[in-house]
Amino acid sequence: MPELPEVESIRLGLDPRIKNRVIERAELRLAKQLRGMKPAEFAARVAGRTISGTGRRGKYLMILLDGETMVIHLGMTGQVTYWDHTKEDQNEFVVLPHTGLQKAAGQHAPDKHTHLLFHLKGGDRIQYRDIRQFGYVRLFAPGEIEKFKSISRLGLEPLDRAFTFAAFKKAMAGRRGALKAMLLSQSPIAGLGNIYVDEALFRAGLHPRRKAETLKEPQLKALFKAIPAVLRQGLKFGGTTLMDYRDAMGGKGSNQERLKAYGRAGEPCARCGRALKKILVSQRSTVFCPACQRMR
DNA sequence: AGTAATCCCTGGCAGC
DNA sequence: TGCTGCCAGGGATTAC
Repeated sequence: MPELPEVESIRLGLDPRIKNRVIERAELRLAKQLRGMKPAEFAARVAGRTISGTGRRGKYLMILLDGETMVIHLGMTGQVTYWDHTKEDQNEFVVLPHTGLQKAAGQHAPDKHTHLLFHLKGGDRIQYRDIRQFGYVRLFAPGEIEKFKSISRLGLEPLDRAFTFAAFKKAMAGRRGALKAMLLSQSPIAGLGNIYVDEALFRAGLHPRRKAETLKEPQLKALFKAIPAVLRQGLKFGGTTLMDYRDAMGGKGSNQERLKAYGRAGEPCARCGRALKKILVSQRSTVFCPACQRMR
């Protein structure tokens, strides 16, 4: 699932390729993936616009269209890729062990899951693909995006310069309840999902059900350090590709090989060797080390 | 303020 | 081989 490192990896790949390019036409194939606007209005407002840049807030990807802002949320299986008309659709296949089915990586033609295409001047395209259709696209006129609650409610950007210990402590002040639920809420901190929450809590040595209000200075500090650390590592290795995540060029990330907790239930803890345990917290499967991450 | 349940959706995969 | 049913889960929403 695309979390902050995956969305940022997409943005970094996309930005130099689409900056200053002109959108000739938007092709919406699945209307429900567009929110807050009729398809005809969207098409009219996007056509002919120049892309001035890209942005990101938490897990939200933004494409800036000289004035208007297009917001893309990738949900669980959203992919935004750049399709280069001078390149062949290369299908570098990976065979799945059980079924023998092949999963493509790399640039490929639109298929039944490609729900939105931006045809750029010159023949290239930006392709939005979303298997489970939990993602969506919105378009905001200047000044309108501030009214979009999903974004205005977001907490601190954990990779920003402004993410200092003082700011973190302030954001955490008065928070109650399970740490995992709190970190998934996007509210004190934006951009963490199930993978990086488990990784950050493992790194900080904190139990996912540990109550936020019981954290003392050392635990707060550990969490403050762990969050950017796991996100930076994810970013460095191009994101975590468990199944569907692809970067802007359709490639896979490699951070999945470096995860210490997520998806590793039953495996030995990298720190103490005891078996990692899987529990349910906030309706989310959660993996942690019962020895290293105690409730206290 | 918090928790908890429900819904959206497709595909992988185990079991029969 | 094909069917059934469970699982994955971000976030909106609703109820408590």
